[in-house]
Amino acid sequence: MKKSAVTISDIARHLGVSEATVSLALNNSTMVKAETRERVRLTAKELGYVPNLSARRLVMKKSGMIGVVVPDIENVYYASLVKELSNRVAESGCSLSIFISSNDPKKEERAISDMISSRVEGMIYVPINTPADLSGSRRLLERSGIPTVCATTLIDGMSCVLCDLEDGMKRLVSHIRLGKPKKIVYLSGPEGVYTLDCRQRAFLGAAADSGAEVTVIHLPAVDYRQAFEAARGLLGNLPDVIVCVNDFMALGVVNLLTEKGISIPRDVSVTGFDDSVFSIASPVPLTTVRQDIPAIAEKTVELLLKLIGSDTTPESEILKLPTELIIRKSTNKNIKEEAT
Amino acid sequence: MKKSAVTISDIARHLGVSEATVSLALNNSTMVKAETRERVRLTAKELGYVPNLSARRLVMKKSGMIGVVVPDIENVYYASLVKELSNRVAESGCSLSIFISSNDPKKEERAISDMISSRVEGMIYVPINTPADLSGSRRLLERSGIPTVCATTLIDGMSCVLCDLEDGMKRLVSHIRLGKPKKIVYLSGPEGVYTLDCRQRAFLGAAADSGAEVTVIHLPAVDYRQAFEAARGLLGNLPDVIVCVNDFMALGVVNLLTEKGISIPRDVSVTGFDDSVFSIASPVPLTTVRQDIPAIAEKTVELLLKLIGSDTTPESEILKLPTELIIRKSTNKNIKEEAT
DNA sequence: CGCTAAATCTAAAACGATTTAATTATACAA
DNA sequence: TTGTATAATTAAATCGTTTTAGATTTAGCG
Repeated sequence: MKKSAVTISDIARHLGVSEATVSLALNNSTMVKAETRERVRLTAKELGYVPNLSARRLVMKKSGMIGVVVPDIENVYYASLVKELSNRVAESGCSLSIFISSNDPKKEERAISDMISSRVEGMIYVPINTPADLSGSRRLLERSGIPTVCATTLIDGMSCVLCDLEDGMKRLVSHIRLGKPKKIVYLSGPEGVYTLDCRQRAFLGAAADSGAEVTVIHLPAVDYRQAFEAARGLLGNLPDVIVCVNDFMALGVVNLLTEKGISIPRDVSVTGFDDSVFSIASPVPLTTVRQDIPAIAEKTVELLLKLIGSDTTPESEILKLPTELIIRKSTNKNIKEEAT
Repeated sequence: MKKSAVTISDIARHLGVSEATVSLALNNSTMVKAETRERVRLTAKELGYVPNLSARRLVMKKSGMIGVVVPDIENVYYASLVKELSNRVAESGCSLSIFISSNDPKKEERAISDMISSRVEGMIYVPINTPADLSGSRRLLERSGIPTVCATTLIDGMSCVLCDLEDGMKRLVSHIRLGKPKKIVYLSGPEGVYTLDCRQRAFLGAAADSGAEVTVIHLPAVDYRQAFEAARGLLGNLPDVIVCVNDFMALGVVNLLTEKGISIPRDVSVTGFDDSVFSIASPVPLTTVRQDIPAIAEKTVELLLKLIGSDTTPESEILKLPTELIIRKSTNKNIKEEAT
């Protein structure tokens, strides 16, 4: 913006035509003679004209943008989601405006405000991954009147796209039950996060009548280090299965146990969740539950586009996508063959 | 943008004052009476006013935005960089506009065009990670006249911030040489990518007079699977050291070798590069070279802000940040103690 | 050549904010 | 009361586009 860029009227003056003609020409309107169109395009290129999006958006009253807030871009799960969203949104002819809330409610609200100020045509809301009061964000989203879909989490009163985590967890539990475990440790993050609470509920439900002794451990964060250290605490009194709430944590567990000479799955089974890179990049590939991130992205954008398209505000819609149990080598030494 | 949002003149009408007053009030100007200011703020909140950034940017001729293009958000290295940049930029009072080129030169150019059209005040250019013709992108960047700094890679004629990869590789090699290796395999990605070529040159230079037999392997991509399979190919004729061009590849190598019962570092040393999550989340923690990503981000933003601030176009500046050799357990069984 | 229809082109308004210069209101001193 | 200085407000221009209705040119044809 320093050297005041070339504008449409620069081109007009240069060519001795009106601004309207230039604008029309650049938008390839048949209202202007093909030859003029070409001349305009040429001098536009010559002068290095680049349209000013702010001006265009202002007058057109539409931004061609879709916004997304994600809690943490270093988390491979969200990174993949953003990548897929970016592709899907691009296909629809819009551009994606990405915001990172860093798991901070204040930043999340700020991001939402920015999206609204930018007059995005739709918002994709991926809530914070950490216990927090989200009511501020919700109020902003609702008041804005901008079509919104919440992805990866369920928030009532809002259109949501997510995987059926309960079902995934159930499948996982019925798989590990084949090994007739006497003792199961469930390794999770903090309480009060929907996606975690959800898995835990499903886990407890599915494990209830298994006769196994179940211990739930909550760690302050769902990361490698935490899980690694927690696994150390388990050494004295090893369970048959350690169910981890995501792959990254499971990897921490696997690495600690391996280091201590404990064999997986012979001595203990370990499971992950998400089917992220970590589940294959583990020394013993992880049994896990796949969340189909490309599908989440696709459905999210599809739904959002539908909301944007309809002028009446339709009922909010919940889409629970199927998950898939991925059996690898970290579970059930004795029944591995029949399960595969 | 559907139900035509509340504007400044709505507030003005509602209050019986002029638009100027409202604008001034909202910007907390002392030109308007404190009491009026309060009244304006109140009804603004009441009506749910959200400023229209397009309009503001248009008239102010500044966007308060800094743009960044990165090749691949799923790559933890770039993800961390983006996160850090996002924080630094936020501190400076600007907002960061993130674009993903997906390692596609066309998309990269598209992203750059979008940034220019959005009239970002500065651009952070992280070039594609894959052999490609970048001249289109460069031309766009240069013609734009917008202050730009290239991060993580060196492009001549452009201000750049990156780590001193050569120096890092030299340190790594001199560490490895303590083990007196007879045979070293260097595992890299495709040729024609600056950051890779750079490491390789440095590696070859530093290894030249070591008396070791050096084999360079180029894989089509710098990822886990590729490295995993490549390691399989090495089984018959194991080297003393396998130097990998990044941690993710090193992890692939470690996992394959471990699976095959080969002990690291007893039978073979493996090194990574970057000091990413993978270097600790490896069953045998990786000796690697740390790139200080927060520092890259900080310096990049600092330099960019300086460029934006100065009205004369200053000489382009190259900043090579120091790297650090991180010695973990994957190298040099025999000299580990003295090295640590 | 004159007339109409079709093809091109342009004037002007609009979008929603900021900002400056000018105007009006208020306060205070003489 | 008047005048003046200061405080508070506002009118109007501006940013760079798009778009519509109207103006102008061109073409076709008898």
